Amino acid sequence: MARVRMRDVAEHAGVSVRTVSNVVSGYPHVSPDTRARVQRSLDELGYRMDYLARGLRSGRTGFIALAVPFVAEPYFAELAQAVIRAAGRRGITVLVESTAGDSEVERRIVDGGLTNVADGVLLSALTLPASDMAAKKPDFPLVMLGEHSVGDQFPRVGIDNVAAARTAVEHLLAQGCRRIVALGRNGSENGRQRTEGYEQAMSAARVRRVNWLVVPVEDWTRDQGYAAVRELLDGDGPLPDAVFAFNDALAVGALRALDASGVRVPEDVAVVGIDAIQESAYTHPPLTSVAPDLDAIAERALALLEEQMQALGESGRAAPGEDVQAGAVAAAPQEATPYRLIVRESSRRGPVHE
Amino acid sequence: MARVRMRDVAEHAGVSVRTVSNVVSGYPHVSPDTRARVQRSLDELGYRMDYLARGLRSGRTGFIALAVPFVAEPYFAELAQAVIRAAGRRGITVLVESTAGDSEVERRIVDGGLTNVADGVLLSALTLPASDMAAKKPDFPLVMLGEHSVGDQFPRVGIDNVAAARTAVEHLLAQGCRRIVALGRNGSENGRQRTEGYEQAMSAARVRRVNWLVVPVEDWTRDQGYAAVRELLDGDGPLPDAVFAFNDALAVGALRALDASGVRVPEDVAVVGIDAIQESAYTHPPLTSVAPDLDAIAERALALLEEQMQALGESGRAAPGEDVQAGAVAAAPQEATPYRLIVRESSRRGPVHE
DNA sequence: CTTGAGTCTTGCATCGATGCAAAAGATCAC
DNA sequence: GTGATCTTTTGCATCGATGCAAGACTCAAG
Repeated sequence: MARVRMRDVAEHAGVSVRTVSNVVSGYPHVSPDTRARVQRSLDELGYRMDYLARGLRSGRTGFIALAVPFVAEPYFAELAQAVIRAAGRRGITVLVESTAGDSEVERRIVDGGLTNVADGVLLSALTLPASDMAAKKPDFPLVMLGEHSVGDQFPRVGIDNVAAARTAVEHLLAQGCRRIVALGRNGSENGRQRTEGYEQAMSAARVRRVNWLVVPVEDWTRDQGYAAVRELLDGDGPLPDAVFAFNDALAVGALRALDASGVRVPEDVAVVGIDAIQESAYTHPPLTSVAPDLDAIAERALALLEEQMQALGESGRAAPGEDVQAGAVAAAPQEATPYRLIVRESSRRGPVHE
Repeated sequence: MARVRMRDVAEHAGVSVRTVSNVVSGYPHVSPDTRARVQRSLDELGYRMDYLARGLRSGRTGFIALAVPFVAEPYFAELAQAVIRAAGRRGITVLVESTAGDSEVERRIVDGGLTNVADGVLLSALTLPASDMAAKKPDFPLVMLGEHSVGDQFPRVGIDNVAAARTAVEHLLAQGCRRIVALGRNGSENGRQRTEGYEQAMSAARVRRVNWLVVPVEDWTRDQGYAAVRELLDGDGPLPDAVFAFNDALAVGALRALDASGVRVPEDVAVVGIDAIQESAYTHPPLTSVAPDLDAIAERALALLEEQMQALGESGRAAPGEDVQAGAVAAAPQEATPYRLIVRESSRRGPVHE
């Protein structure tokens, strides 16, 4: 059975195409009688809306695009799941794109590479430099997701990175740890902020500088976490008494390296991560982590996106050729979503010792 | 700057809309001069194709849909990543849908719920009963992904489940294990096949029936694996000497339960999983697992999908009302993709003992 | 100079739905 | 009975691109 169009349904029911459209879209002024007859034809022929055609006419596609660096990274997979779920509740379909963390791809997206297929875009950028974006303003609904900020002209939803990192480190300090390694600084804004949170906490606790240690990595992956900790253990410096990993993947790698070297966790070294991916409850030992509320992120992001789509719908499309004024760009909302610390064995020490 | 249409470009370049279209789509008979002028206008105005409009006219959208039960499950996340990567190479955009393992949702997809937005559909079904699908044949390009089969009228790409399970169990047997628990039978076809592989291997090795044990679960998740093994250990039966988990998530849960109970792996109990998700290299101890070649699956699935799309393009759409004949349905290709066993510590025992 | 065979460019209809506004029909007050 | 008002239904143009086929132009051969 092939494509059934409204026209086919209309003929079958003996009404006009427009009336079928009215029934389908729930227009109120249709007589119960007609509505029933059309509905019957609809069912009988198995009509399915062509969203493309509707999208072309109405300017809305019913899609939003979600662009993340790597779909297979647990954090992004779980974020995607949350977004898909939240979008489903709103009758929106999500199109998932993978940027591979390539700033060129990310730039293309901010420049509108997806606007023709999606009503709005959620972008979880990884590497896009803020400097490049300084004078830009998107001409389509866009919400930055997660923690990477590229300037406040773009609305953004995510946890407060600095505070989250501080929370993690404060927890380690409360467990009596002092020689705390911050694992994960890299070129990203994200890494910068988490480093700052670490420094704030260390500073506030008056930990002597000699005990500070920030270990750089390239990517926030298990293998990088493993390699970095491995190297740390093989070095001749004194052993740290805690590792604060900038995300759980790094922490997982760190745990594996510690385990492989026979270092006990948490007795010798306590470990804390960020993200609280599902995996983190099953590591050896279970990992303490800062859990961003993914559902809240997804909900708020979609709400902001819908606001923008609404606004666009009212104002209509800007006239062609009307350039965006650089300079006085209004600041867009930067929403911080809740997070909480989940304490598990990897950081649970007995009474404080020092 | 708002939407730039071909018309705008045409005016700017002083040519017809059709010529712009010809340039954009690479039609050969365009003079170098004109082509250059149009290209300049294209760049200058920042033209971006409206894929919706093109899709409406040409009948192709450039999208395929990938429907998996849960995006956040590592196996599916990694599969999605592979599909997105493979599709990217072909200039195809992937739309990821989540079925939540709901057979109603899966049925809707097989009935064509996504055909109006996607040129083809890849479905990784979880629960869809084969019986329901017996007389059906899709009227659009569809490839079943992974292991769940619903009848051979649908093309399918995935590993040979029975063989993969047999491989895993044979490995355990080779390590000297005899009392091997099969963890993960549930209602799914998938579970049935892996159970069969287990039984074949046990049978071929002439293991006495008293040592066979198939433990059922509801879902193939970490927590179910944990709970099942926990229960097993709390029971009063003799301890098994190996666990064959039907997927890695279950294995991760099992490892955690064993660890929590102080059971040594692999000395007391060896563990093997299937999927070889990235996480499995970082468990305690690292998990032996059967690794399906995800890239091969993605490649073959897309190839099959493109074949179907090709065929549809040539035959044109079937005439409306032309019903599919039930009964003599031609068998579609069922492709088995390669897999290999990755042996890690969780199953590496010393010399065989018994 | 004409013809034929290309090459290059164009106008028009069309994909399937919805926006708009008018037509047709029903209802009611006077 | 008539006009006013409201409900119900309809036709037509339109979204932005491409299929089709014809028109305009170039060039070589006759």
